[in-house]
Amino acid sequence: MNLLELLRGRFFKALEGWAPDPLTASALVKPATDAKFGDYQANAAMSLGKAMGKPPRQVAEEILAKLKWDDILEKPEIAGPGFINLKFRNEYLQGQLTVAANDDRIGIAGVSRPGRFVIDFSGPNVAKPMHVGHLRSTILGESLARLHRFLGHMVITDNHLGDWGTQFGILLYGYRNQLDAENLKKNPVAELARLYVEVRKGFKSGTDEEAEGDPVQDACRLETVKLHQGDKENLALWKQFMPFCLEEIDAVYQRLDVHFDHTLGESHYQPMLAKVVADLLGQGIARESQGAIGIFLTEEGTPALIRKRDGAYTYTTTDLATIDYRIREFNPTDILYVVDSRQHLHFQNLFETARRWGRTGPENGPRLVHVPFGSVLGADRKPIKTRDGKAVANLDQLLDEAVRLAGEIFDANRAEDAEPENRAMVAETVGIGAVKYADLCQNRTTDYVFSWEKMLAMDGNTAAYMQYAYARCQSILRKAGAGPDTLDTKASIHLATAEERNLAIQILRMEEILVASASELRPNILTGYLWDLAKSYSSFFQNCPVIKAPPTLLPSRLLLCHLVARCLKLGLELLGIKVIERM
RNA sequence: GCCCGCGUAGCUCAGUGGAUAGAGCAACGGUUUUCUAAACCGUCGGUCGCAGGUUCGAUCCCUGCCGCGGGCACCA
Repeated sequence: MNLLELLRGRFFKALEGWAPDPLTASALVKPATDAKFGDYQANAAMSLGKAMGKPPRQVAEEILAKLKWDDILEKPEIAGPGFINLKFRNEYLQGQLTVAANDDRIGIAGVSRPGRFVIDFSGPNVAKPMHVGHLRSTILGESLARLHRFLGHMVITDNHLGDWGTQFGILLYGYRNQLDAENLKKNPVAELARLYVEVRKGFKSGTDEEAEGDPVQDACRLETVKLHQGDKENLALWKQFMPFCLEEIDAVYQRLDVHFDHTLGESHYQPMLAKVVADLLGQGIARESQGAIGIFLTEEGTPALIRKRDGAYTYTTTDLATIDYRIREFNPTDILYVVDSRQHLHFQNLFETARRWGRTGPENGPRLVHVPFGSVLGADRKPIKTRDGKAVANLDQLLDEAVRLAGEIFDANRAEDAEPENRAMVAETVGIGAVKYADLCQNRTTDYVFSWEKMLAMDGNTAAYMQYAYARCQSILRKAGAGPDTLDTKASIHLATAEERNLAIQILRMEEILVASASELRPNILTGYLWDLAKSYSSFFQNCPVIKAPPTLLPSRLLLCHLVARCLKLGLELLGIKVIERM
């Protein structure tokens, strides 16, 4: 049940026919800014009063005269300059909770008009160790995919691997000059990772000028060019290396519970690039300049190059071919790119070029959306760059550390009926959850200060808090003998205390939250909700005995625990975070 | 130089054209014979960078300024 939409619908009907722009005015129904004002509030009377030349409070009276409220709301109150405060009747909430308890989607409807979303995320460079910088795209993308799917959209996830770039030249160079053949046989994944790091160590560091004329870098570039030109040996090595590279990143995805429908890397589009360039040249969208071919979107601005002087194509070319391919293959309504905000200009250029190319427009093709996110900052608050190849916290080490800490906390805190044999599982779930949540709970667009301390904190607004609340729900249900078959989901719910009523509202707000979180592409809206829900539950837990509740309240409270557990589990699942029955 | 983003409590960060700007951490104090104390309750803490403007109402929208970060032709 979407309470917000329900109220907006009611207000729209009340305003229709006499107020200007009833749609905008009804959208001014919002969650109450303070619980003492009720559950929701309508702020339309002030602006309507101005527009209609009447005192706002009088307008509020007129709205209320036309508003149908008595079946769902307490009598609405007009407050202050003309706020209309709205509070649901307990009978209504109780009825909706019963509906939710007997629905396998907790009463959450899907969207009425499903879209087809291609979501492009993660996109690591293979042959290059994954580090914390890859975390945000991976975690955000997975969460957005899960959210959209749950709401009924068709979702196609695609991992646009960097499997054809200069980093492969580095591997090829390393293979030829610094190979430990023995190690390659025994542990190919580790040997390739070692080669990459070793070769990078030999690079001249510092500014671009200083790195200019670096013989090692030049040699690596040459290997890349040979690969792109179809050099047999390099191509054979590429084919030999790829499975090992994929094995390494797949292990990380498995651990993070991240999944893709497609993994179409840059190499997949190689055969299409020449035609893209020819096409853009032919249509006069691109032109030759200083030996390269570029797209000049503005008179004075720098062009987006689609072919370099040496004949190599760029990522703009690949991305254009990818758009073309995705439209033909998937016919999406939307393509989302979950990519670092530093690439914003690239996407602006890309989308504008796609438009001129006729692939998208107001009347045709998908909506192309860059979903930007802030940089990973080091302790010095400077972005951790992937280009300089400096040691950045390795992803696996990071996850191991999180899991280790979660294990320690398990040892220090575990409840009497926790199961020691589950220690590893609990630590893994809590540790990985902590890392994911630390990322998801922040506004996507802000920079992310990398801090072990913050990531591994188990206090406050963290996954562990939600997992803990869930485990407490399950513990109560277990002790009450209320299993899947024995819980009375038809029991009538009583909202006897403020804590219970608060829980009821929280549970029923979930649909509104999921819709907002998906449409704004912001999982932190969902984390904020889960935090509120879990806090409400902790408060309930503290103040409302369940098992020792009077017989009239016991079935109701059990059902509330059950519903909270389901909301927490679903919400965390949509963030890609797992729950545990005992911790 | 041009473009993009950011500036909110000691720290890390939410937040919205609406009522008294919130949370976590830190600090301080309280709560356990009772369903998991990884918890709960409370106290302390603010010229929402500065100055104008639009508005019935601005931390939010607009303009200027200051500060910080990022991007801007052959890396992706």
